[in-house]
Amino acid sequence: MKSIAIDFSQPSHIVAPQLIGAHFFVNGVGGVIVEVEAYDQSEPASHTFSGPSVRNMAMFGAPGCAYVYRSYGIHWCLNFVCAPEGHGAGVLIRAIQPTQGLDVMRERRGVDAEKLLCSGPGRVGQALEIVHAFNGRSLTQKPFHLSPAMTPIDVVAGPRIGISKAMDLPWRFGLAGSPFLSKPFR
DNA sequence: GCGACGATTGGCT
DNA sequence: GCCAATCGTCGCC
Repeated sequence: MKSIAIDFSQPSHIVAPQLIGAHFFVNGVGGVIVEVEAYDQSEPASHTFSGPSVRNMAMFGAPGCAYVYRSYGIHWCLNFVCAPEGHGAGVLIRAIQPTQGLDVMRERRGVDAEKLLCSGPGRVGQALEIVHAFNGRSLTQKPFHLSPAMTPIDVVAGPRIGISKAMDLPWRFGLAGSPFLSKPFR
């Protein structure tokens, strides 16, 4: 059984589909990544479109690190930095199928249903207790644990969600038929 | 210094 | 389906 490490120095839309089916944990809590979105400095939906800033600095840093940002003043969202350093690209983790630490997640989320624990970027942040202190940290070190999918995965692609620009790019990727997606693909 | 807005969610109509 | 909540960041005055 061989495991091929994910090469985060590739463009985000190349890395993104490879993350579907990977196992991801924060302090031992997490599961299977079932939905992601790619962002790149070259397109206006990306936080990095207007160049480096205090907020998006981590996305211009080393590939394979975390980019954590506050969304709508409420939610913490997690991205994996991609492409060569300085490129300003990343992959947003939008949904996870929970496998480890279900009870901890239920407590953090305040809901019981498995489908509501990690289906959506803000929910992932709350369930895995993503905090701003994780910004810029390497995914190969604590508290993270990432292991690539070891079997072929049926990945579907479509337009990204919740954006008003670059709607033409099919840079949302998901595990086909998964009930843990934040929204179904059509 | 200040105001507009967002890679969202959950509750109400 | 619609809309308020909520606040850090950015752009502009």
